[in-house]
Amino acid sequence: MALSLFNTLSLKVEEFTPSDGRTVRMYSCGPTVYNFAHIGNLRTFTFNDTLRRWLRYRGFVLNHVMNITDVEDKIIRKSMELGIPMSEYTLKYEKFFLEDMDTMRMEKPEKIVRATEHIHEMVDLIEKLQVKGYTYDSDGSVYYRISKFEGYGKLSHHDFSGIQAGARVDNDEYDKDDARDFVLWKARKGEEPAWDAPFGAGRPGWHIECSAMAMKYLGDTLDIHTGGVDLAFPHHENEIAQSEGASGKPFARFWVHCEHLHVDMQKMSKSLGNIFTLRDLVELGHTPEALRFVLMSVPYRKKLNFTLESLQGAQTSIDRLRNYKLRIQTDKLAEGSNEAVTKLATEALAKFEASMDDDLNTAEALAAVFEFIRETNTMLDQGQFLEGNRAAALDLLARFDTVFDILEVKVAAGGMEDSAVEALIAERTAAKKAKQFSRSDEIRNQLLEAGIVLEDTKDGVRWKRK
RNA sequence: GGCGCGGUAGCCAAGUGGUAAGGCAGAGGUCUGCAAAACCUUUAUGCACCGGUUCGACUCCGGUUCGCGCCUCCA
Repeated sequence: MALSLFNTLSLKVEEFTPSDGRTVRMYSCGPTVYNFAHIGNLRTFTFNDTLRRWLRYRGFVLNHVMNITDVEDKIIRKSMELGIPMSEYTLKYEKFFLEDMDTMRMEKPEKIVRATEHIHEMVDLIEKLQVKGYTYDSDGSVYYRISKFEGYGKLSHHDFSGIQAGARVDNDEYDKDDARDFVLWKARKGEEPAWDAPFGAGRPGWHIECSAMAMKYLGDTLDIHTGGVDLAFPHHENEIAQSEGASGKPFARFWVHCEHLHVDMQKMSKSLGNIFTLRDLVELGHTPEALRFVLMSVPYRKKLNFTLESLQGAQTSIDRLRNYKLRIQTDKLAEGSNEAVTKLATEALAKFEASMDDDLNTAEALAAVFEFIRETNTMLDQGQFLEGNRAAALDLLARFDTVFDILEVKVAAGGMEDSAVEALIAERTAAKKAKQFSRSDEIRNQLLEAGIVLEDTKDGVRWKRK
């Protein structure tokens, strides 16, 4: 089966190919930079990363754009409270976010774009909508009249036909003609940051930024638009209304939404005190890879129930994968090649790829790899895994890792050099041979403190970094 | 209230109209001077509950129940 994705528009798993057959034009709703990202945010961005990597695995070229929302109510309030420029506040959290992406081994989208650097494009888009009659003004703000847009609700599958147009609703300080109408341009209030526009000084509404930037960099029709499930309505619905209202063309062919993460069966919330950031988990002694593994091991359309126990388990799983790779690389093997192993590798790879193609079923893909590992470990024990089989096993692991990216250990700065490690191991081996076990244990402990773990195997000593 | 999703072993979870993947934990074992390492084996007569359809259902249909999501800002 070819690569397929669940499309929120059709509520079906559909086969995916970019419209030009080669380059995937993809847009992802990025973070609002007013705080550290929590693991729920990171799940969605990890999903983007998985999708990116699989699309590339399948030979497509990526043109992926992600926005940074750096102007928004909370940001304005906080930066004004602190008495600092808005950009000083947002740049700080943008930096933290990009660091977290890096730590989580997420690939950077081809373009990361800031809302505040595209005000012009947003104003242009609003003017286009004005000309086409999709807007109305109210007290210096500009609103989108959804009753003008046929098909409003087609993404979130809500029926808005019962909504009474013209029933004037007061919402906050803004006057809207219809409860569902949303603001395109907010009139300036007090001292808050504002930009000049033909319709008066103010700032853009949240929804217009994504439409403007996505269309600027990717054209009128995107191949894929992603985001968290909660964004489907109203954010993405509004993006459709804006973009399709202006261009008259479909805005995105595929809408792909990542489900939420829960902690211990509950929604993350301040009152429950169960909001974790990457930094929180690292402080508790967990690794970023373990979080990456947990986030990736549950298919993106399923709610993910996060527990610290599963995070611990993820680390053990990663260690097992790494140990296996080390074993394949270092075990002494007899000459020849066993057909049975070749067959297992071929089957495992086929199952891995078919699972990923099937709407990114990462759980099943992972199972294929673990199954192969268990079977071939047994064959290694029995001497049936031969020299000529190394390449196929390593190839499977390499392919797996182009998507999962957890096998490589990042050596901490200031760590012990390989040569120093080797020298100590040689000394320990000599001590062992002389039955000076206290000395050999001493060296083992010394290395352990430096983050080096030794394993005595029948083929000699094997070591790895923790 | 409207629309929608889900309840599979201690935990995280995949899956199919034909008799339950995988990972972690637990138990047993192999190797080892020892081992905190590594590896192997094992672990649900049953897939929320009650009916129905069927030769056969965890898988389809109906009902019940529990949990969750969107409908307002939210990944």
